[in-house]
Parts: sequence; C-alpha cells; structure tokens
Amino acid sequence: MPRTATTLDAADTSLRQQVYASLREALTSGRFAPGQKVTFRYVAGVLGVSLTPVREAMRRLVAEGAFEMNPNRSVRVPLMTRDKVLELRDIRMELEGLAAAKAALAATRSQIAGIRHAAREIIVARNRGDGATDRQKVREFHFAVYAAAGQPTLLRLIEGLWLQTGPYMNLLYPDFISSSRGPAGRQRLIEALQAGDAATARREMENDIRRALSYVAGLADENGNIAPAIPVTAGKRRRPSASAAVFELQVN
Amino acid sequence: MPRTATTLDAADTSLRQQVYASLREALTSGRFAPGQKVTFRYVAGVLGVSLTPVREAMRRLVAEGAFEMNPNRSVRVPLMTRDKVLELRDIRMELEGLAAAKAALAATRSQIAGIRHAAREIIVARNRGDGATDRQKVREFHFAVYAAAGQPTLLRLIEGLWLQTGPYMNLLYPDFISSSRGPAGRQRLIEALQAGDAATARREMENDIRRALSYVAGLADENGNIAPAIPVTAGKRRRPSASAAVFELQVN
DNA sequence: AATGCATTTTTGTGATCACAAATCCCACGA
DNA sequence: TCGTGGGATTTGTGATCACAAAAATGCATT
Repeated sequence: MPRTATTLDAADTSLRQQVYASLREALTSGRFAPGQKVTFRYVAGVLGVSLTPVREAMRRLVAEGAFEMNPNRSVRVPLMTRDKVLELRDIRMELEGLAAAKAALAATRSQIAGIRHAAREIIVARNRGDGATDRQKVREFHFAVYAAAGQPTLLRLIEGLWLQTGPYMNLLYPDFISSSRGPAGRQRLIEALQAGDAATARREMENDIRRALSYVAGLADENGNIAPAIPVTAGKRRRPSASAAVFELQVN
Repeated sequence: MPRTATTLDAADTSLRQQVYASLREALTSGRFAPGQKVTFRYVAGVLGVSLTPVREAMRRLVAEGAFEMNPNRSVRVPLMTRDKVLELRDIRMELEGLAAAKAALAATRSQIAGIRHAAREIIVARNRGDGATDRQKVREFHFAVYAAAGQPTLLRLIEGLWLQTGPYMNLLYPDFISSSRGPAGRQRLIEALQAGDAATARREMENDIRRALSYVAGLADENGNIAPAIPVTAGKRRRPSASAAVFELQVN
C-alpha cells in the first residue's frame, strides 16, 4: 500500500492535516515550480476550504523548509542551489547513516523481510523502465530501513529532509540510475542489517546518498542553480475537487 | 546581549512570531511542567492576544516536537524518558559534530574570536557560581560554533533539537558541571577550529554532547522517566501583561 | 461511599470579516 | 523607450463567531 506519510499521524482527519498532506504530495511530486509564489487564497480555492487550515498547513511547511517566506511575507517554493544540495547531502549522510546503523542493531526478521521485498520491487520497476514506481519503491525501501531503527525523532527529521530534496530526485532518472551500482549497494546493506553489522550498514547508506546527491549537485548551472525536473502534468485546467485536488504548475 | 533566537527571523514583528518566541523561551527555561496540558485559550489569555496567532505558534512547536498532541487533540508538554534522551544524544552528536567539522573548515578569524570570547564568559559565570548565566553562555558558545559552519539548514535542525533537550539541561547543574572537564574540551575544540582540523573539532564536540546527555539519561528512574529541573518561579499569581508575559508553572 | 449517567462547561476547529501592507497596473512625463 | 507615481487590487494578519467533540461536573442510585 502506497503510504507516503510515515509518522504516526494516525487518525488525524482534520482539514489542516489533509491540506498538509496535499501540499506535501504536490511538492514531492514536483507539481509546483521552484520559485513559484503560492498564496493562501490560491491553495484554499483549489482545495475548496477556508484560509484557516491552509494557513496552518503552509506555516508548518515553511517551518520544515518545504516552503520559504520572503521578508515581505509571501510564500514561495524554494529554489535549489548547489550549495543547498551539498548541505543536505552531508546532513542526510549523517542522519540516514545513523538510522541504518541503528537498524542493523534493532531490525526484526520481519522488518528485514520487508526491506528485502522493497529492494526486489525496485529491481522490477527498473527493469520495466517505470521511473515513477521506481522512485516510489526507492522511498519505501529507505523508510523501511529507517523505521526499523525504531527512533521516532530521527524518523521525523529524515522525513523533513526528504521533503526538501524530493522534487529534485527526479533528476536522477534516467542517466544516473542506469549507470548506478545501486542494487549491489542495497544488497550489501541488507546483508549488513541481517548480520547486525552497524558500521557496514552505515557506510553503505552514506555511499548511496553521497553518490546520488553529488550527481544532482553536478547538474547546477554556472550560477549554482539547479533546474527542477518538470513533471508531465502542465497545462490542463482542473476545477477544485475537494479531497484529491491537484495543483497547477504555473510558472508565474 | 541575550538573544535566544538564532535563525534569521530578522524583523518578523508578527504576533505569531512573538507568541512563538515567548513559548519557546518558557519551554527552554522550564516554566512549563512536563506532562502539563497547555490550552490555546490559556496561552492567549496570558499573552493578551486572540487564538489565531497562538494556534499557529503552538502548531509549529508541535511540529518541532517541543509540544506534543494527544490523539484527543489536546496539547501537552512532552515527558522526557531515558530512551528519548539517548536518541537525542545520538542525533545531536551527528549533527553538532558535523557542524563543528564544517566550522573548522569555514570559520573566519573574527568568528573564532567570538567563540573564544564565549568560552571565557562560561568560565567567568562558573567561577561566580551563576548557573543561569553559565547555561546561557554555554548556549552562546555552541551556537557561535554552529553559526561559523555557515550551513543554514543544519543550524535550523540543531535549534530544533536544543528546543527539545533545553528544559532538561538544568539537570547538569551543579553536580555534573563541577566534575566536568568541559573547559579543557572547549579549549581543544577552539584550537582545532583555528588549525582547520575538522576531525578533531568533530570529536571534541561529540564527546561533549555524549558526556552531558549520557549523564542526564542516567538520572532516569526505574520506569525510564526523567524529572525536569523545577525552576524557582512557582506559585505567584500574575496577570496577563502584553509582551513579556510569564507563564505559570501549574502541575494540573 | 462508590459508581453510572446526564448535563454543563471547556476546548479545538474551521469560516468569515476588517484592516494594513505589499503588489500590481496603467497613465503620464522625461 | 523607459522609468515613475499614484490609485486599485491582492494578500497576509489577527479577531471573532459558531459548532462539535471532549472533559468536567453534578446527581441519583445502589
């Protein structure tokens, strides 16, 4: 089942939570153009709710770094730069490396089975050339490892970091992926988890993140800016449908 | 000057920001009892504002882990446990160690001078037996190092972690402090920063955090719970004064 | 005195309104 | 052609209201 949220938000049915989830989904799947201004009233209109839950959801995303706020109090999708990618790379290597190490010490047999299953699904999607499923499964694989670490605060921090890098992971496809030694690394990671070898698990995780984000950093132009991966759903007009509303990709 | 906020919130004069700052200050100085229920209307009453800015400030603090929310939608101050302290210890060692390493590569001469100054002020406060100033200066010392790393996202993450451990750092006084080798460690850290020795800077920072938080974890009772350091300001009734309002310490 | 139940009060949620600051837009002049 | 100024519009902010869920309270019964 394709759950995107991983924290224990459990049964929060509040509108605010739904708005938060919608915006999060729209951000990670790249339905907002970086630099795009996103107004409260626009989001409220698209989702068919009032300003109140939108404000709270968007403020939270600002606090998490998924949106940023100009001094002149307007909310924008952050632009990605080489420096920011490199900063996120180093932070993620630390935290996700730590999570992998903890997972090696704490993972149960069934958790390891789940991780192994996700790894196989990556291969399947990749052999089919299905990039979207591939990315989804990569996410599931990683978070299966992090969940096995059993550290809730750590998990929440990592989710926040994925929210910031998410829109740019499309850039890994297809060039980086095809030349990648990802499957072998994941295999070594799984074996380390099973053997309880924390140091190896950490090293494999760090290597995976280093290679991917270093590649993305290399895509920066001469000003250090990184263009986002443009999704396919531009143009089409949609009317505000309550829950599963979709955002336009408008470049201003 | 005793600034507590460290991020570039610059000139955000919004009520929401003021409420956020007030609550943050109240939390870090331990004016709320862990487990205490904190209602929106109570905070709004104490600070003399409407619910709107209070809601947004408190939701942000919930997202940051400084408050937690029951499934029955009521906001409480989180209880600290041994497991949580140990998790925070390991995360902080990674991130603050990384920041120290980056600072060793990036700090300017004037930044190092500022760090050295803060270290001296710790000694002064400690010799006077002034615990409150001591803690404040320790905070300034650490964040002077982290600021020198020049990594804004990393800085923001570290601030969030300090917000969670903050109320419990009082527990280090006076026993841990007197038996501590802190000053010598800080001296070695400063020398590593000056020499551009990232590995040593990281190691010293990691050791500092490991020792402090391991000590706090050792204070847990048989159930794994850790009692907060109770501040001195209990009891007295106060009326809502607009900006510098103080919160009661009410234990329910 | 303890317990079960109904009523009252408290409390979070979402919508709406008023207002000021920021932004936009277009005519006007150099 | 390119600013430039000022009025109209947009947009974030904070207050207030209505409502439903949750918690507290009171009361009767055993």
